[in-house]
Amino acid sequence: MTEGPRRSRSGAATIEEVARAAGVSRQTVSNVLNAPHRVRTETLERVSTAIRELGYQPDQSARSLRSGARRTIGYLAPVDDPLDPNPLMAGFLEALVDAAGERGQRVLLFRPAPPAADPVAAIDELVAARQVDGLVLADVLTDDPRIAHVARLGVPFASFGRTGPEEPQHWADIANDTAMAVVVRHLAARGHRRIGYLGATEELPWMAARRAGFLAETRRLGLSAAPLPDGSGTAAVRELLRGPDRPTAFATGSDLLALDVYEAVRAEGLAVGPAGVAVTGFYDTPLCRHLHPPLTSVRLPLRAIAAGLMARLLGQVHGEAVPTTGLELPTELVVRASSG
Amino acid sequence: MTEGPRRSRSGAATIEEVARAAGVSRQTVSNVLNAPHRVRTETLERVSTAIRELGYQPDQSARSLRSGARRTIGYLAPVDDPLDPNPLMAGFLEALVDAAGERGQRVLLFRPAPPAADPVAAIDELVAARQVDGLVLADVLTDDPRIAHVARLGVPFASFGRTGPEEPQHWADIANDTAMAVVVRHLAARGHRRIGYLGATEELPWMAARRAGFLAETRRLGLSAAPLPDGSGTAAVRELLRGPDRPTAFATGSDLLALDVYEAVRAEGLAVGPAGVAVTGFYDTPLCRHLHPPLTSVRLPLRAIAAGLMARLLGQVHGEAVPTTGLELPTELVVRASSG
DNA sequence: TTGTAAGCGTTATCAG
DNA sequence: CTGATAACGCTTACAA
Repeated sequence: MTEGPRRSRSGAATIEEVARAAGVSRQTVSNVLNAPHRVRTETLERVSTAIRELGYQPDQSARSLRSGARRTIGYLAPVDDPLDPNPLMAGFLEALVDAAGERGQRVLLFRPAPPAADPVAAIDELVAARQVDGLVLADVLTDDPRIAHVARLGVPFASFGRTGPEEPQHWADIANDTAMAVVVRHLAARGHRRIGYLGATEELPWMAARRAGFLAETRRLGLSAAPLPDGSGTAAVRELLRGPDRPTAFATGSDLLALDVYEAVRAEGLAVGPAGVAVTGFYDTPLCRHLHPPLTSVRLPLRAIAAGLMARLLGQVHGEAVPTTGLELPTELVVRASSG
Repeated sequence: MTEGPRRSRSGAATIEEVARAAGVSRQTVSNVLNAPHRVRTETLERVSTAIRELGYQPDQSARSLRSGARRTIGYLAPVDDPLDPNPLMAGFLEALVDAAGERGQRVLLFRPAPPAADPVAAIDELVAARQVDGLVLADVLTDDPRIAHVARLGVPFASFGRTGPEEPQHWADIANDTAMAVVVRHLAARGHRRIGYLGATEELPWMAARRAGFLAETRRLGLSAAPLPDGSGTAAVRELLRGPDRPTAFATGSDLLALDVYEAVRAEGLAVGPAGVAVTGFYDTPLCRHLHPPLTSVRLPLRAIAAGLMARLLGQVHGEAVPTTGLELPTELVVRASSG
């Protein structure tokens, strides 16, 4: 006689107990759950009742061991820079958890263990312990080592942010350049002819794409563009506002950067708004509504992105044919008093 | 002959293969991993080498099934109100994942499925499927139904935020009242004698405690307090600033509320800062550094909270004696130009 | 100290 | 459509 595992607590019902209660065999219960069409209606009802009454749910570990499916996907949390916090992290995670839940998957959160903070090692651990069916990666950079690694490992994955041309195109992303082009058109329609731009750093692909979109669209419309160099802050904006041919509008790569512009505009004795200097942000964080005037911003389709990622990821998991191109989704411009 | 489960991919090594490679039995390999002291040094080394060479890691599902330990804790994500987003959610999660990782646990994220959005049902599902060893709850309210439920279920849990006096005291929290008392003393030391207060809503226990701390400390110091009613915004602050006996400082319950005060102060033609109207926030979000002047704020000890929660949670999981009182942790006042 | 045997709860196969 | 049997990979008692 061996000693069973430490019963966690309240002896949860097993499939055996349900079978006994319903007067059928274990396998019939299993069939009711996994292949209901192979069970007679009458039996199905009887078993279902027993399941409900006993509050039975299959033990996920046993199920995973036997079937190979973990019903869990891993999300590698970006080791984020406190100086450049990703403002959508929380909102995206929620959307991801919901999208996963809709498809019967749970989300296992993991991070590289400090101090090494090696994402590749963290991935290896999770995969070796067979804890997940696949991975979702975010904040993907060009030539991201994480992508190269999971691709080589053959682990199903999907990324928020584009992968390199050599890698599998299992990604979803917003159209950063188009998003900014829409901003420019919005400002142009309000009569602005010279527009400033404040980004963060070209090293982040999404920031680079926004700047490129800004430049391309201003050129296309024959507007005058005044992009500030990477890492510029309030001081640079003020200088631009003091100079000749002052911009009447500013587009920015994030809501926090827009706040810098607000401060600069006021410091120069000007007003933020269509009558003074129009300003736009990015991400549509809660900050936008607390500003005076409220900030026009770009809202991301986080739920659609999460759904797209899950579809691509589970396609791989189930061995279906997966698209060979990424999924690019449009953003939504939320116009508020800062620009319109 | 039955058909094995769908081999996920790259045939990961099993304990059997390691045993063969090292010339020992399965159980010895298991002992090396779970009870190294019972293995001869020489054998231990030989087995360890084989483990390393084969890149072996135990299958977590098999391990869980047999031992009963899931090595995973569930985090119930608050169904947060987009109008009052919890600004620490992202930072807390990171701290929690790190604290869990240090103790060999992973974090499974889950949310009540829309549209019912019933947290109790979500908990039941996770527990019934035996996917976690315990739960971490956050944003706990007085008489929170989630707490009552997990306590009745007997599931190990720990909460960020205090539980009611009738419930197990498995919580960690900051000292909200003391935090605000420190703010008041800071302002008093800078010479302020009449101080305004802007909170969000008394219905959130942490907000109520902050307000109470503000009121108690101003009274204790013999200062004049001007607390605004729940839900007040910029308009109410402006009115206060226009009235007789204008406050020279404002304490607030969050950084976003502090932003409302900034706007009001400026709208009245005054300046934010020690010379004009001093302002303080709460949470020390990235926003603080982007404001002009930078915002004095209260920083939360998120890592200590996460560590405390994990300690209490795993204590229960392992059947150890657990403290009968909650864990209250101090905050840190980060003084910036908005007040000093 | 090491090996033998059993079984965790589930699902897949296959015979009735 | 249902039921017996085996196996997933691992850990735990117990015997050698």
